[in-house]
Amino acid sequence: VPELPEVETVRRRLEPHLGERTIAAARVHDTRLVDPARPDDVAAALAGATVTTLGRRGKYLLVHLADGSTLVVHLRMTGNLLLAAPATPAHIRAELDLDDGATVLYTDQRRFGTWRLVADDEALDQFLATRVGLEPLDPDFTWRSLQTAFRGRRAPVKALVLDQRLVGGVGNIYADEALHAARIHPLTPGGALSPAALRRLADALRAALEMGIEAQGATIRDFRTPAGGYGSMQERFRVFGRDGEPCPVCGKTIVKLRVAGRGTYICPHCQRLPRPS
DNA sequence: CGCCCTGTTGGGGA
DNA sequence: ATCCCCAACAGGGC
Repeated sequence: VPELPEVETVRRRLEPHLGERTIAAARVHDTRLVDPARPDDVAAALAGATVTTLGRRGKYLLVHLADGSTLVVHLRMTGNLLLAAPATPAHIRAELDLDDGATVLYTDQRRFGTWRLVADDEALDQFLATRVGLEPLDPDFTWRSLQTAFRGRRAPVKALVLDQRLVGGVGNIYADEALHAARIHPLTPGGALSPAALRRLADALRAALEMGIEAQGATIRDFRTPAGGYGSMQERFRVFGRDGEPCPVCGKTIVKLRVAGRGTYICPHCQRLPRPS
């Protein structure tokens, strides 16, 4: 459930239920979720705490508490936060009982997700400053801020876009989609991008993420509807997962590469690697 | 049935 | 600065 649009969707879904509520009891079933050395601390600290608002930075979900502390949640690859319903989901790793009788479930098949409690705003800022860079949806996210972030870097632009310390919230899918829309080959050294290319990339990243939020973060997990058809998101991906299919822009066959250790889909016609100079 | 590969992420070590 | 591997599990191909 990761990438910025998915986290933002979880935030918006939960805010009406969790915002302004008091947590009556918290249960952490999987100690790996929190600091393994002190697994009971987070549950104890959450019990009786009142939530003010839910925020987000990059892929981190921020559960702000009335005492000034914040529960920093990262869903990694398969984490999710759900309201308890008659149908009990699998892989429940933690539960929050709210004062209105509702229960919020944290599920995570692969158990990569993390809950971390930070004491105050200063600790939160410090935590985020070393992990999350530019917010692609902020008004001040422009080609110039990308240029500053990428200056002098020789790593492939896709690796830079995926580096959360440079740009927060972009994952493998939206990186491929944005690079295709911007007509940039993922192996292009980040520092070699022209101002025009950087502008296309900044616009494409923002557009791809906004589209994902609009689609309510439906990702490959939700591709198949119960009827076996395709979900809305699959039709919106233009290159991701589509090797062997024609590029929707030019018709040439989409190919799969490996960049930054990840499966990478490109149109070899629309996305050319500039001649090294 | 088993084995191997892949994967929506981030952190640590080389 | 960059690259590789790993965490734990499910699903697909063979």
